[in-house]
Amino acid sequence: MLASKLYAPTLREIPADADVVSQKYMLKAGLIRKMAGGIYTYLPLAWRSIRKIEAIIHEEMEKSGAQEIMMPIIQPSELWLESGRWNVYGAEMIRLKDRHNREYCLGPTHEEMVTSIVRNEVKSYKQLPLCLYQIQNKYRDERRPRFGLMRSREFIMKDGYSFDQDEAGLDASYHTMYDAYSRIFDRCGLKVRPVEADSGAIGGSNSHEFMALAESGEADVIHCTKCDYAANIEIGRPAALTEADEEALPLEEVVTPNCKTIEAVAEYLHLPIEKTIKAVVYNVDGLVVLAMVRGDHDVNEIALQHAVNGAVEPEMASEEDLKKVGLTAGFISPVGLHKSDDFSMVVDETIMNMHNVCGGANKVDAHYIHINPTRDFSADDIIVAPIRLITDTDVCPHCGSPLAIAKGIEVGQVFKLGTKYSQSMGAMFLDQNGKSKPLIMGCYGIGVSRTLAAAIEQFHDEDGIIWPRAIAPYEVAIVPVNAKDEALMNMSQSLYDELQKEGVEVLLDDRKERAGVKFKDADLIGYPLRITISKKSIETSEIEIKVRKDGQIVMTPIDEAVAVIRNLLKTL
RNA sequence: CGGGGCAUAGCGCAGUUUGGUAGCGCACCUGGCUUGGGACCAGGGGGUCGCAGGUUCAAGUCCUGCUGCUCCGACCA
Repeated sequence: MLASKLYAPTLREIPADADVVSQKYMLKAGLIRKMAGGIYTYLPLAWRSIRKIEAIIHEEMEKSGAQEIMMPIIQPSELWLESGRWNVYGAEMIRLKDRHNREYCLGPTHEEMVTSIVRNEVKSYKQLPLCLYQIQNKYRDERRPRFGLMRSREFIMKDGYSFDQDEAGLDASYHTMYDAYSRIFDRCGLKVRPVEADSGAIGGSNSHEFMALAESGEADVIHCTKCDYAANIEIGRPAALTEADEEALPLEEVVTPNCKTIEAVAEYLHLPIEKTIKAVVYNVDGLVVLAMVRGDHDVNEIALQHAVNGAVEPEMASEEDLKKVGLTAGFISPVGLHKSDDFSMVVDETIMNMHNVCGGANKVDAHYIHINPTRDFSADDIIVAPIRLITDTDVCPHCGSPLAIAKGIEVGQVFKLGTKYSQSMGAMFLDQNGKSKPLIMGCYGIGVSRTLAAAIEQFHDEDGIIWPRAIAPYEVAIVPVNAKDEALMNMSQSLYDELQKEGVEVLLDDRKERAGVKFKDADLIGYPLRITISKKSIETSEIEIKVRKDGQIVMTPIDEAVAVIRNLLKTL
C-alpha cells in the first residue's frame, strides 16, 4: 500500500469528546469516525485489523467444527414473544415497525433466531451435535454509550450457538469453545484471562467471561494471588464472616437526628462501622426488596437477584416503591417488618453472625442499638443469603489465599444455556429411544470491535498505538526520509516490491512530507516495524529497522533486509 | 432515568457579558523554500453561527421551544 493513496486521515488534534486511549488514538490515527453517539464508521486501517481478528476467529471456529451462517439483523417480535424476552429486554432493544405496523427489533443477540432455524430442521439425535456461528453487527441501545468502541450501540460481534442431545455433549461443546476462545485471543496478541461469570440476561447456568485486563476496563475481576481462581466480582461469593460471641443486650431505640447514612449513624453513636447494618432497597421485577449487609460491605446486586429469583437486574427502589411498602428511607431494618406479596427481605449471611449491632428503627430519626439478628429478625420473613460484594480483604474460596481486584474489558463470554430457549420455543429432537427432548444449547460471543479497542488499551504509549503483529493493519512501514531524492525512493520502492513478493504486509510512505511527519504518523498508527531509508542508506547500503514495541533499532545491509525483517516479525 | 455542560469552517477554539461587516491556530489549495521527529514565507478557498419561532432598524449575541452531542451520577437508605 502506498501511503499517498491510503485513506487514513490522521489528526493533529484529538476531538474533545474522546476520553479513553483507544478512542483517542483511533480517531487521531484515522481508524474510525463517529457518526452518532456510540455509532462509528471503520476506516481502512481499522477495517483491516478487524478483518484480521475475524480471520483468526474463522480459522479457530472451523477447527472447532463450527459452521458459519448469516442471520438477519432485523428480527420479528413474534420470536421474542415466544421466548418471553420481548417484554424483558427493555429499553436496550432498538424496536421498529414496518409499514404494516408489524414489530421488529434490531438484533441485540440471536438465540431466538438460531433456535427458530434449528427447531424446524433438526429432528434427530443423529444430526447432533451442531454448532453454528456468525459475525455480524449487533444493536444495543446502551443507556450511556461511551469509551468509543468499548461500549457502543452498534458493534461487531461473533456469536455462536451449540446444540447437543445431553449435558455431557454440552460440556464438550462448551470446552471446545472455551479452548477456541483462549486460542483466538492468544493469537490476537491480547492478554486475556478467563473468569467465572454470571450468565446475566441471556440466561443459563454456567459461564466464563474472557477479560482483557486494562485500567480502563468497566468490569471488576477478583482473582486469587496464588491459585487459578478468577471471577467477575459479581459472582464472587465471599464466606460469611464471624465475630466473637457476646452476651445479647436488650434491644434499645435511640434518637439519631438526620443520620440518614450509615457513616453518619456510626459517627453519631461512636460505633465502629462493622457494628452497624446497612439497608438498601431495590426493585426487582416490581418486587420491593430490602437488602441488608454489614455497614462496611456493599450489596452484590447479582447475588441479590439470584436470592429472590429475579428475572432482571435489581434497580434502586424509587420513592413510590418505598411509600408502597411503608419504609422510611435512612432508618430501615428488618426488626418488626414482615414480608408480603410485594415486599421481601434478604439478609447477608454475615449479619446473622453479628451481635448487638445498630440498625434502623423504621421511623424518622431513630435507630435501634443492640440488635441481635437471630433474636430480633423474624426468621419466617427473611431470606438469608450471601449477598455482599466480595472484596480484596476476603480470601480465595478455592485455596484460602489473599485475593486481588483488577479491571477488565469483557471481550468474550461463553454460556451454557441448557434448555431455556429450546423449551420455550419448542426446539425438540428424538433421541435414540424415539423420545422427544429439548435441545441442549450453549452460546458463545466475542466482541470483535471491542477486541480491537481492548488491544489498543493494552498496547500503546504516549506516541500512539503499538499493534500486536497479528492484528496490525500493516506489518511494516517504509519511510524514505526525502520523497524528492530519486535514489532514495528507488531503494525504498525495490525493498517495498521485494517485501510484497514475500507476502509481507507493507506500506510505503511515499508522501511528499517531511520526515518528521512520517515518523509521527508511523508511531501513531503503530506499525510493528518501521524501516527508515535515508541518504546514509545509499552511501552505506544499510537500512535502519525500528521495532515499535521497544524502540530497538537494527541496522542491516540492504541485501539481508528481507530476511532480517521476516525474522524480526516472527518475534512480534 | 436524574443532574450539569456544550453546539460558530474538517479539527481545536475565540467572539455572546454590553446586539452593529464572521475571527484565530491547525488542516486544505497555489507558488517558493526546506527535508532524520508534526518547518518557514507569500497568496488563496471554505461558515444558512445545531433547528424552529419570537423581540429589534439590526441577532452568532437577547427570549421561547426543540434536537443533537457530551460529562457526572445512578454506591446507596
